[in-house]
Amino acid sequence: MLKLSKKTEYAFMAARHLAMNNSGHYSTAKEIADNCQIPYQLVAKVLQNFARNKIATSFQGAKGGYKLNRLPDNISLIDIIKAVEHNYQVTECMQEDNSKSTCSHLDCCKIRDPLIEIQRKIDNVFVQTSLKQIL
Amino acid sequence: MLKLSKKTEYAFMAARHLAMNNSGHYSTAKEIADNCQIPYQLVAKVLQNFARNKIATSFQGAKGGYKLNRLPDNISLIDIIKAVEHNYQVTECMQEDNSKSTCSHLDCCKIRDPLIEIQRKIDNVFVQTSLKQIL
DNA sequence: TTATATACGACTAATTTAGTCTTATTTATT
DNA sequence: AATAAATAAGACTAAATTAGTCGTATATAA
Repeated sequence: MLKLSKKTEYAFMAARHLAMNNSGHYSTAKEIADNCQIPYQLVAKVLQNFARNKIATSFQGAKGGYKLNRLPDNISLIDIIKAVEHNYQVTECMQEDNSKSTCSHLDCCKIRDPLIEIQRKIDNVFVQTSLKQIL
Repeated sequence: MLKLSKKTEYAFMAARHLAMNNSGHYSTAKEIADNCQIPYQLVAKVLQNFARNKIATSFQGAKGGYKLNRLPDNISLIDIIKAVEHNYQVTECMQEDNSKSTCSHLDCCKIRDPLIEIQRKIDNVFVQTSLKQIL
């Protein structure tokens, strides 16, 4: 419990690789998969998420690949997490739009408010850590 | 991802109930299950974990139940989490004894050290929040 | 003796996460 | 024009974790 997903771990690793290799060629999914010893298909998806979320720019075709859009200093871990996860919340009912929460005791729950505070603090840990800090 | 388990949510709720009802009778698993609308068997186990971990004292038999051992001010959320979870780590390799980690790239992992720091910060969130604060 | 409670392990079901497969599209190179 | 190397993306399967149930033993007040 309270575990980061492999997807997020791979995203951190991939972002790190992009940051360390941002001169000359574009880094490819294959290159990162080999270098970090993680499954190719999963890195590929992570990188696609980076591109969709403007963390990186993708170049298709031969000699293609990815490059970061910002300096590592200006990318926080929360950006990376949000790019690859749509559910990074401490409880189900923390969703921004909690109308669709299926929690059966939302109405009688006494611990939701304090947990929102916990959530905020945990968010902050990732907001306040930049990619540069994990190089 | 990064979600608290139901077990932990139930543990927070149960601890809260014990704290709010610590005069006169001992709170029972049934009472808490009914009051918080959570499955009896699960609260029962949570309470057993509290007893084993000296957070509460149990009284067996009719008119039995549980009472907290310390004031809510002196019980931190990390105590509650540790009582019910043996795996509350951000990554598999964060285990105190990481010799039994099965992570295949422990030796080439570049993000472990920064993640240890993240782990420490998240731990702190729970260390620094007392049961009193969620009443 | 009975009713009410905790203690606890084994088991099953449900959900989530991780990983794979397949196909389409883009583009540099030959 | 053909080929090879790359991204794009959805569907699917497998594995692992989490949630919940069942059964049985033990303790104790009435």
